[in-house]
Amino acid sequence: MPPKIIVITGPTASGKTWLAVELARRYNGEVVSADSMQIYRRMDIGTAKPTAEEMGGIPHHMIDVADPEEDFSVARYVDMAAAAVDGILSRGRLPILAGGTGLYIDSLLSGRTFAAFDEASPLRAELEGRYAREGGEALLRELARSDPETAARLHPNDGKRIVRALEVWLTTGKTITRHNEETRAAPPRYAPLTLNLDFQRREDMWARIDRRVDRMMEAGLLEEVRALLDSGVPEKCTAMQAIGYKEMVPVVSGDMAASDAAAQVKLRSRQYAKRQRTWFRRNSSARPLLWGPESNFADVLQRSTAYLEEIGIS
RNA sequence: GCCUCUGUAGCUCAGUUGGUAGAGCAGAGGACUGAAAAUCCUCGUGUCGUUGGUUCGAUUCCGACCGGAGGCA
Repeated sequence: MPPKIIVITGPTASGKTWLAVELARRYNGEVVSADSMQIYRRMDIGTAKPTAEEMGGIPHHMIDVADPEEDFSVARYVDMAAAAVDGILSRGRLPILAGGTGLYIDSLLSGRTFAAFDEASPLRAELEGRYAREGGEALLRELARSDPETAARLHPNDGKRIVRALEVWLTTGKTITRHNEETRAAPPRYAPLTLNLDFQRREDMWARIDRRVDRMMEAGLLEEVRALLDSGVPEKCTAMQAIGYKEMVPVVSGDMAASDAAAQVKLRSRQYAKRQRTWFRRNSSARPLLWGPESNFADVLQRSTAYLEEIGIS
């Protein structure tokens, strides 16, 4: 039986950080972040990284573990986060995984492994170049020779996944279909008790997102982005594609008004929240915890603990 | 007051040589196995400002009226 851990999912601005800390207090837990952007140091305001005060003395893991100019990945996340979770378990404490990056969460829980990837190899750049020149149809035809299943599944416009499928085949001699089958057969690494925070009414979520972005702007998001760029973080690296960061780049260069950029950040955050909900909704074993219009913290906390105790958290 | 332009999907606009209309954005739904806050797919009926007229038929032509923009006084 894999070890039990608590998992908190939910769209952006739904209170995951808060709930994780509250539950950690009650159940002798430590928090493991599952957020693809809080990974990066020096990106605090725009990623809504928990402050020391918000952490309330509870140990947090997987925050500030990479520099913005580094390229991070799911595979790295899983390696590091699994080590963090296992460390917590070995100390006899309860791991609480909280975050909004569905791929990271699912990958960690399932014990998924990832096909080899050689960073030094020029293969990916080559394939990307070919995708740009020859188009998706051509690469899909090529992929179909070794892996007809994946070729049939992918849309010609889905360049990222076409390139990756070919990359896996060419570097490992194994199709990505085969690889996925194998990793799906692996036993789950952990047994999650999942709470999915969400909102009864979409408008309440939007209002919270808007308010959060306003606070980020007041807190100096623009200066944070300027500092990153000044320190040499390239405009087009993984970290700078974070919402709140890429939108501020034209403001730093003087090509856009800060208020227009802030409006963009709100919009992109809403769209992101929608994608997150789509991901988390399909997890039928998660217990939904809906915020009403009143944002009743005591009530949500009470419902969380009641559920966890009902299904037998030890 | 007069003249010109303009009023079409939540927004910006296209269009119909008269047979009740379509793009982008927004929005909704979905996917997701080493960039995932990324990437990709699917979804478009709205008194065509109001009201008269012409017409077999008007959102399209004509008139009046009501908004908006500009010009002349």
